Amino acid sequence: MRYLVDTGFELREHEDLDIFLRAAPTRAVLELLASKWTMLVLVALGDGRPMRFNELRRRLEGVTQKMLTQTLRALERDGLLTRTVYPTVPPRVEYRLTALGGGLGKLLTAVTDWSREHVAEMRAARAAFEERAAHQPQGVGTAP
Amino acid sequence: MRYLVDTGFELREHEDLDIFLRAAPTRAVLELLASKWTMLVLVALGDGRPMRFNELRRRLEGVTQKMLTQTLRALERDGLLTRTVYPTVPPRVEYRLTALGGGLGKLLTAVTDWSREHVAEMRAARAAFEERAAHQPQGVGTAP
DNA sequence: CAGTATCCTCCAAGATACTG
DNA sequence: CAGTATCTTGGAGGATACTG
Repeated sequence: MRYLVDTGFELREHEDLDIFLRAAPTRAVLELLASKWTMLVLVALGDGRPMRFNELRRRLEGVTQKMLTQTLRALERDGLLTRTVYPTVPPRVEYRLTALGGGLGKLLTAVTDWSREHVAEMRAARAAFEERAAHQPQGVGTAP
Repeated sequence: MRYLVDTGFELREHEDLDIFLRAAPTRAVLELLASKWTMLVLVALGDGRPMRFNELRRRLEGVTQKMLTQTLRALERDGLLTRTVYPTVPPRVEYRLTALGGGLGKLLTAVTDWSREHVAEMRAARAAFEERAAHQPQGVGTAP
């Protein structure tokens, strides 16, 4: 099976934690977040309540089984959530953030909250930008 | 010219701000962040100091001219940063976060700070996961 | 210096079918 | 219910060359 974000960390000892460097292990986090569904999963589980597979599936409108599974496995692998299988019939599987995942979840929830609060401003900015682009096709404003 | 993340917002009035819905305009923010270089640009400019094009280029190790340009244009379009051209020879162009971009930058800086602080834990978790996978190829832990 | 303009590659993500 | 297994594809991202 393959996982998302396979930047298998290679540095050790005095490794560079500058996020701007190509090989920085911290870029693994950025790549994880670059995956389309990761943020939504972390935010969905952010309140600490465990969720079942199909419960998550219904919550994240548009996610496919495959992508949800891949995303969950990637997060499990990195220790951000746990997967618990209850051997009942039918099977029941619960996903729950770890303490580690909870910390990141809080930060990402702040980001999604920010989105809700500022999406109108962004849309206005976009409209203004397209307006300008339409009127000055060469398109660059100059400074005084 | 084409831009990253062209989810041209279509809803209006009572639009749904639930980030989990497919058409939620807030997903535009998530898609913006899903772009490989967006976070790094916002964090690099996060302290409020303007930066020139090649200065950013050097800072973000591995970014190509094309991707940096695209990323900056996308952020400018959404009102997160401003682009100022000083008509000198050679040309000088400065990028600076707007108040809007500054707010998002703060949140993303918190995320990159978190990465630096917890990357070791994530690596340990990953090693443990692979170890387990190697020993139990069928691979599922069951609950008590 | 700060970009455009092309061409090309690769893989994240989707669609679909099957299963313990 | 909660997955796995394949096949396919759009487009993000990279490489390279050229320019005001």
